[in-house]
Amino acid sequence: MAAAGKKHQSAVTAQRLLDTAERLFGEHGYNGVGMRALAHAARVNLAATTYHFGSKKILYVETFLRRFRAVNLRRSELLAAADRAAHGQPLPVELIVECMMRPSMEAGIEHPAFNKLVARTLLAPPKFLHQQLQAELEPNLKLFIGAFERALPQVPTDLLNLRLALALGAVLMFGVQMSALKVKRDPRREAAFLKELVRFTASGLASAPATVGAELARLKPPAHLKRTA
Amino acid sequence: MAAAGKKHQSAVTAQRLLDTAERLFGEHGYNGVGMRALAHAARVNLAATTYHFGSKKILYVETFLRRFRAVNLRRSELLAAADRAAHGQPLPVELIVECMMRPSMEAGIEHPAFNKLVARTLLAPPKFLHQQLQAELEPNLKLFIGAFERALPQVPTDLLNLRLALALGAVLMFGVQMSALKVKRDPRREAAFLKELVRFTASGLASAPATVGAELARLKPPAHLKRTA
DNA sequence: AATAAATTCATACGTATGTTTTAAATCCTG
DNA sequence: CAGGATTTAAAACATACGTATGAATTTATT
Repeated sequence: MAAAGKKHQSAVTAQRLLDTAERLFGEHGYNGVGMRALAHAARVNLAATTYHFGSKKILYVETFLRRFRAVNLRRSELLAAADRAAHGQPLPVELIVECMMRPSMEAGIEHPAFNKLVARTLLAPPKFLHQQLQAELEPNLKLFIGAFERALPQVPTDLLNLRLALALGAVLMFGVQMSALKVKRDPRREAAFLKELVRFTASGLASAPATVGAELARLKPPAHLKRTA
Repeated sequence: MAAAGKKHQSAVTAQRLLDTAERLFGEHGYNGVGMRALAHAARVNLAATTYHFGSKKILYVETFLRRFRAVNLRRSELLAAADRAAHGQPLPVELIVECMMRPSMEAGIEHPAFNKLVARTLLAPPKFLHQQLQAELEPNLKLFIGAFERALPQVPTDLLNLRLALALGAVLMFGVQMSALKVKRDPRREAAFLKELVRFTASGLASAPATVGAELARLKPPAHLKRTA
């Protein structure tokens, strides 16, 4: 772990496969990419794919989770840090939202293809991913729902769930947009975009409920993450 | 148009194919559905698919456009009607948003599988659809952008474009959510959901800009609809 | 340098794909 | 009823798919 410069050849191959898979799966979807095309794009022998990952499905899962895990971890870290600094006070909504969004944006800057893969995967998750997706998302979702509930006591939980789903849709679209502009990195602009994304989402989340009673039945956030789905 | 009961056999076959394609393409994506599976699910002979549509791509295009055209038409009709009633005054933002959202919601109620197909298609459009998608969306988009510009003169056009993309993401997610709850139709609840979707989106669109200068460069709305893409 | 383990390679298997074809049925319209 | 349009069945087409195999080669360890 010490010297990151030297790597076994096998690690290079596996990483090339992951990077290529991230890009191609993001662009064409799981079924839109064949193992031959993938191996060729990664400049790797076809058999190396099964040697390193065993199957196409596993390669997809590992490609997705590799960064998704890190992003979610960073989310919870940011939220925890903000919580610590607040000394028990409810956090401002925009701050919570920023804890949600910033890791996505950062990941998108560092790895332009990743957000497209996320959008595809969350909007229409392959069935072989359901379980691990659920396991990955649930704890984080709970953290943020809790934070929002404390920050927005006037918004009923059911409505909050709906709004969080809408917010998720906005972030996904934002990620797709980001990966579409292959513009050279410009920290000023990136910060501006993040700010606007946060503003938009926080406004929606914090707006006064439009409906009075319990006309809104339970609508859990991302449908594909429900246990019964 | 008078007696809807009687139909030519050929029309029945083609419609069964379209309905089945809508459901299966929405669930598994273009590459996730084979013609044999599709024909079988539609209880139609395999050769009938090429007889009626010529190719899988054409079937996808026609499946998608069949309702998407109608939805967009309804959007522009609602907006035009609202404009007519406003006597030259800028429309309230929530009203414009409702003109955008209502047709999607109505379509989702009548045809539960459709919105999933829309979400998939708009978030990651197959390349053979780019052209017709662009042609279908551009005029409508212009109408609504114009309406929003009049209603929100304090929001710069670039920012408005970004926010519209985020709003689109929210609607897509909303549509996916809707098709996930296969709950029996309840007009009261449906109206409540629509109201909340409108409230969320309008709040985001109308919020005060978070950035001061021209740090936001041009960011055209849906990336896949740009001419250069 | 020798041995063992890890990795790469070309090739092949069985199956599935979208599409086409042929021929015989069945339907609808004029 | 005649005749064209539509549907069916079955088979074949070339191509692509995910995966497996076993030998060749590289890498690591002694």
